[in-house]
This record gives sequence, C-alpha cells and structure tokens, in this order.
Amino acid sequence: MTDSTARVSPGVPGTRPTRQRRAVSEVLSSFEDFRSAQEIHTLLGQRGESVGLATVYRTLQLLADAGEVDVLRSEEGEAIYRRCSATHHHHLVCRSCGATVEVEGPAVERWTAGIAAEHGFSDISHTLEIFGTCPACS
Amino acid sequence: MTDSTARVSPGVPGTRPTRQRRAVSEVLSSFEDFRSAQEIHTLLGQRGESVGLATVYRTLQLLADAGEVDVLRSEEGEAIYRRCSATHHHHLVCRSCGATVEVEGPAVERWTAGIAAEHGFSDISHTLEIFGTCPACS
DNA sequence: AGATCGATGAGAACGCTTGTCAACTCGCCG
DNA sequence: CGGCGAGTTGACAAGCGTTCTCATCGATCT
Repeated sequence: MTDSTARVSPGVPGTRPTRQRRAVSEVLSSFEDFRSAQEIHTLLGQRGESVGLATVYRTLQLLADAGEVDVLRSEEGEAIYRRCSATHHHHLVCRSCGATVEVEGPAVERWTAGIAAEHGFSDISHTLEIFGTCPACS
Repeated sequence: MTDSTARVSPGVPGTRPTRQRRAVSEVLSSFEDFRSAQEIHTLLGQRGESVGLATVYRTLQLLADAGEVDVLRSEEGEAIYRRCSATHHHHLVCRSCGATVEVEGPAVERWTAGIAAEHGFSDISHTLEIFGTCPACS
C-alpha cells in the first residue's frame, strides 16, 4: 500500500517532483525522530542541497497534508516533523534529549473510539503524546 | 493539599499578591478549559481589570511553575493555560462547531504510565485529544 | 521550441512570546 | 507613621518561528 519512497508528488494533483522536494524528503527519511523545519533547512544547506526556508516549510506542509509526515509541537511551540510509518502509533518523547520511542496501544485506540461513539461523535481521530525524561537523561 | 483559591503567591518566596495577579488567577478560575494568554489578556480588559500583556504572560508562567496551571500547546503553537483542576481529563472536540466534552480515562492514564515506565522514562506527562464530528453537526 | 502554470527564493510581514527599563507598589522596619 | 528596598508593572522593542508576496525560474505539454 505504501512504498515509502518516491511518492512525494504523485499524491496531490497539480504537484511537481522538484529537486527541492526530493531533497527535503530525503533528509526527512534519514532521521528516525522529530526535526524542526529550521533544523531541516540547516541540514540541507550543510549537505550542499540548498533549499529556501519558505520552500522547506511549504514542502513539509505538503507532506503533512498528504499524510506522509507527522507534525507535532515541541513544548516550546516549534513545529517538528517526522516521516510517519504506515502504522498508526504514538510517541514517547524525552523532554531533554528529544529521543523518541514509538508506542502502540490498541487499548487506547479502542478506548477513544468507544468514548467518541458514546457521545455520538463520528469521523474520529486523536492525538496522544507522552512526554518524560528518558533513562539516559535522568 | 490543594485549597484551590488564594494561594497564588505564598508558594514562591519573593512573591506578592497584587491586583493583577489576583485578576489573572480569577479569570483563569472562571474557565474549565484552556485559554491562550492573549485571550485572557483581552478578557481582563473587557472586565475592566486592565493588565499588561507582559504581566499576563509573567503571571501565567509563575502559576505554571508553581504547578497551579497546566500549560499546553494548541495545534497552532499557541500556549494555552488552564487552572489545574483536581481531576485530570481529556477533551473530545467537535471539528465543526468546537463543542467540547470532557472525558476521563483511568485506563489511559494507567496505560501511559505503564508504557513510560516500561521504557524507563520518568517525570511523565501526556496530552490526548480526540477530534470528531458531533451528532448535531453530522 | 514556445507557452503555461506551478514552484522557488529573498525578504517583508505577522503573531506570539520574552526582554528591557523606568516608574510604581507593597510590605516592612525604624 | 513615614521612608526604604525589593518585587512588580506596563509600554515598547526585540526575538523567533512561520507565513505571505512577488518576481523569476523551471517543468510539463503541445
């Protein structure tokens, strides 16, 4: 269903696969955890693949809309992005070093669905993030 | 342990109970859900209790540090505050009309604590919001 | 190759938040 | 009871992340 790479543009209609978009997508793929737009922008510069900051933002939004990346807000309010894997999951994030652990919780999924149904809500989605201090940082 | 009102300043050493702080604290108490600093600032103005924006921010930080309010980030990255009620709960929000239902989930609390512990994380907090379309809107 | 239209980049603009600093208040001591 | 000092305030500027603007560029189609 999802063949991870090379489907950056095909999703949205009037969208083109440009050098910049590929570059952003690649950098994104090279990380497991969340990165801010600015961080990605800097990294691209260091890699020689200079891409305008505005373009980085635009591309990330595009990818987010297409459901290819997860967007989160750090506790400082910065938007952070990460390529999302096919499976729906949540994150356990270290406040101090940013280390991220993916966690799954069928129980939680069922619980949210149940609660929503109980109140007559439909078309449900939810966000769940767990923050803490990882063993290495405490 | 927590006697809700009137302990805005006694917590922190060199801290005084001023008109402004009381005003912010009161406005905060008059809501059950999260409000942004700017919103609180505007509300104070309407109430006739004008308080400088910077002071609102400072007071909210103070209260947050003292553990009297919860701070969260809206999806737009705005910091939102809520008086830390005794009961921890989550929200079921209608995407269309904004209606909010407070929900509690002991199971979820236990689950997050468990997951975190399992990975050696400490000092845990979490955010969980459920979005959907309410009966009236669908 | 030429035309068309989305994409890009540089910089300005914007909104939220924090810092600065002089004026002010509150609580306290003499 | 008056004055002192430390905490507090408010207006404004600065900082930062993000979005917008617009002229230019480049990809796709004919």
